[in-house]
Amino acid sequence: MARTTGSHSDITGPRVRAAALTLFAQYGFAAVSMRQIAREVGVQAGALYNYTPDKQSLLFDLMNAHMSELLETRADLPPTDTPLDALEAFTRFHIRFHSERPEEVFIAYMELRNLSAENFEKVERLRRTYENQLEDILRAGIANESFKVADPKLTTMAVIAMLTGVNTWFRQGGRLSLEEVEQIYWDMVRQAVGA
Amino acid sequence: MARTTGSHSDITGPRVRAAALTLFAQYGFAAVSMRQIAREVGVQAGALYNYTPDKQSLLFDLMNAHMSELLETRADLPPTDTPLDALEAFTRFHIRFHSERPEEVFIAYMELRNLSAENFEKVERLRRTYENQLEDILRAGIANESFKVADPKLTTMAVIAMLTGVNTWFRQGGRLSLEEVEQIYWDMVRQAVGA
DNA sequence: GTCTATATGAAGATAGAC
DNA sequence: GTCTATCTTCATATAGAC
Repeated sequence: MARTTGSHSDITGPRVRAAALTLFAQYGFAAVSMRQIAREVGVQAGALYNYTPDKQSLLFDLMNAHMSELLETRADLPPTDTPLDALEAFTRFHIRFHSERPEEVFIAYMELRNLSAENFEKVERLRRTYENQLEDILRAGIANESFKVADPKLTTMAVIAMLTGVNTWFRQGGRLSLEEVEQIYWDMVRQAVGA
Repeated sequence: MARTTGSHSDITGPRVRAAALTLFAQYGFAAVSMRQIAREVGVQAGALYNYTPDKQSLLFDLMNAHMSELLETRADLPPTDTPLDALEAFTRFHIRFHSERPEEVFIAYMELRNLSAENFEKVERLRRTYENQLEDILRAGIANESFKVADPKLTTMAVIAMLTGVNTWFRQGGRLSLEEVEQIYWDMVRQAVGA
């Protein structure tokens, strides 16, 4: 994979981000050096600075892209008729989207403290936007009396923690298919909100 | 806080661990240097090596002590009569124990990948022991038909993720007391297992 | 038990040649 | 756009004096 010299900006940029993604997820941002990323890409460390002003921006770009894609992908889902349908769609979407991107999800959660203050703010804003979408669904279901929820903010956090937790143990080709996991979690969420 | 010289092994050892705990929780194991820990304790970096053979052992000791205390504290709880009582006791214990130790909990989850292979195995064994206690409760409730649970292993992971998630947002003196949070989570867990 | 000093290596980032 | 070389700082860990 090592290259000698030449012009590869179209391809090298994405490869730098891909290498950083995998290495950050495996060893953690602080434990990964620019030299390690460069080795994975097949360039010298200095060359990385053609694609990122510094290591911090590399981390932020990964997290920002992930959160933005989360919001965009969800915005493209078909609309639903009832709060119950909306909650089911949210549950299944969350599990599916996150299970397809284990490295991004891991980094987005584990490396928050390694963001600069201003980058942290930006990522947090996106995360809160996503959480508010679930909270709105819960409030709609409370309003039309299809859910029995004592505190929608708290239930929002509980449901998201529960669903994101799937990533810590789910493996493709394991005992249960993703379809089965989705169904069982949806049953639990539905019962938890008293629907 | 800086000291010149003298004999302080009784007090310095715990202070080294306390400093490491706080710093690891705040900045992450890989981002914290032995010099930083020493500065916090008020000694020179070399002196730390009277209390730990290396940085890795410092991390392992913190995580191992935390997991051991989790199991010991739970073992001291009074016995329960029914699976429903046992599940309620587990839920309330988990929230309470973890909310009292936010730094230890954060490290125990975030720094697993920075453990050596053999230290990781030891910590993982303790964690699985704890998870199995919840799984046993769920199986007992399924057996006597007080719970409706499709898959006890999966529900174990879901409940633990949900409960541990409290630590990401709960703050003493916030909108809800810990008592209220406990009660609302217990309602959700009870409903989620169909009891 | 703690200090100072140091061995040894690696980190992030930049400069200038090609 | 990538290379080699380097600046500057910092890391873990150890040695030996007190």
